[in-house]
Amino acid sequence: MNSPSATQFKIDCTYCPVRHRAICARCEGDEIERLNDIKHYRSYEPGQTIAFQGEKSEIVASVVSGVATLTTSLEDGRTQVVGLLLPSDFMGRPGRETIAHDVVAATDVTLCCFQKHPFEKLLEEIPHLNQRMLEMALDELDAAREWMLLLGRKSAREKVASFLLLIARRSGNPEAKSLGSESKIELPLSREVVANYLGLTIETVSRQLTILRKDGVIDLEGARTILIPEGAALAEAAGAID
Amino acid sequence: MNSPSATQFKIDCTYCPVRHRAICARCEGDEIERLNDIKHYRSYEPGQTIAFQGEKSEIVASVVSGVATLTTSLEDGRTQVVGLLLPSDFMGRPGRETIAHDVVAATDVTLCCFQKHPFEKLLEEIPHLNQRMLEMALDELDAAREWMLLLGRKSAREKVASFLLLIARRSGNPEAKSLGSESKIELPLSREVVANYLGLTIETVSRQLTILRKDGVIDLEGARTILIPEGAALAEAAGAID
DNA sequence: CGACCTATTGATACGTATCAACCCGAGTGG
DNA sequence: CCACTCGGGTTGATACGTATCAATAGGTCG
Repeated sequence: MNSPSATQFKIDCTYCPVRHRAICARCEGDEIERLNDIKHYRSYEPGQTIAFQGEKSEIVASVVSGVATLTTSLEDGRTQVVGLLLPSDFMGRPGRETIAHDVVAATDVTLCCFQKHPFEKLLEEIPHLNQRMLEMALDELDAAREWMLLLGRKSAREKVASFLLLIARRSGNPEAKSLGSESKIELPLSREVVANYLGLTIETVSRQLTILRKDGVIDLEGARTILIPEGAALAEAAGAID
Repeated sequence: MNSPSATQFKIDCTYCPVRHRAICARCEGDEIERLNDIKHYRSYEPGQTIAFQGEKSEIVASVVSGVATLTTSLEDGRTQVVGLLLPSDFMGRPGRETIAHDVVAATDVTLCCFQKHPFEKLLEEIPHLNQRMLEMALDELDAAREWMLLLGRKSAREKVASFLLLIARRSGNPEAKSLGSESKIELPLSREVVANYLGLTIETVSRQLTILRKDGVIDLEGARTILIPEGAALAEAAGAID
């Protein structure tokens, strides 16, 4: 059950950083106890594959910390990142046999795992859990569709700017507008992963970052740290709408 | 409650063509009765907007017949179709205030509608309904992510071929492989809508269809009717994988 | 028959991919 | 301690695919 470099441990839900945003958000008292009883933590290193597409899935999990990607590929190697898993995001499909996409850790990742079958049982028994599950699935669906607009219709510049906005919004204090004044973000992904998320090549991502810098929209501090002096300017470059 | 060219009526669920594939698929006896009590049918003409993005949503619905699109746009008019609604598909978001995307009838469309609040109540009370709702949401999520691969990584030729395969799979007898031998499909969408679904222009869609015809992969019978002599050839042109 | 809308076909422009060289920082081993 | 290597990132020159602009064709309705 233990893969080489994955470790297992467990902490009290009370201190969990995603307690009120994850799948368990609506659970209280006894409900959270029952989840607590069947959970276990597990950590992964950058680059490690957490789950393989097509494999039988035995667990579902919440991301506690770190970033992972959902990835699909064509036979010739072309690859598309179809989703990011950030802290509080849920991974796995109750009611499904197999895993739909490769899940790969982009940074150090800690998951709060549940065996699938006990979890499915709780899903049936705890309405709060079921409601939250549906809500999160619909949120993911919205996110996927917003990304379809980006992939199908936005220019490279807009794509890169949109991506930076997404990271800024979700990595700063959750729900801080970040639009106001200066903010600094740390990219959790390599250029390659960013390119695969945006439907671009590494080179194009790199070039667009340079152009955004020359235009004064962002500032670069090494390859992974980005300063946003004026959120509004970035939003404009992203093609606006949200 | 009645918009100019929408009509209302109601039939028995027993004769419903989507009875065993729609949101109600798992409901039996009393459960289907309770759904039946709160449903009403409603029809729309091609081009009619069924719901507007941002509007407050008062109803949710199953598509009984016809095809509708889910659409988003950027301010400058660039448009992306982010989903197709085919018979048995569900539209609307329990638990959400507003509508996420424009819904537009592509053909004559008949919906089986439910007032949102009574439906949400049934969702809480009928586990079969809740399960099916989650299952369908996850199916849609899979479909959206498969489309992200198409939008981000496939060539125009592959996009068009993939689209034809999608229509062939869902319009023939549902779940017929269609890969075997010759089949004939009727496109329910104009070139413009197809283009907006594939992240292409009308012209490119048209050209790729012509090329596929010249390559003998398909045959055209007017603008909307397409013959597929060999499903395998089309699947190959689509970039394979499923 | 003419008007109109949708679709096709053609010529050209432009944006991004591709191929290639180079840069930089981090390990690694002599 | 420094040269070497290696992976990730940037920059440059060019190719290619799709968008754009424009003209033409076909089908439908009054």
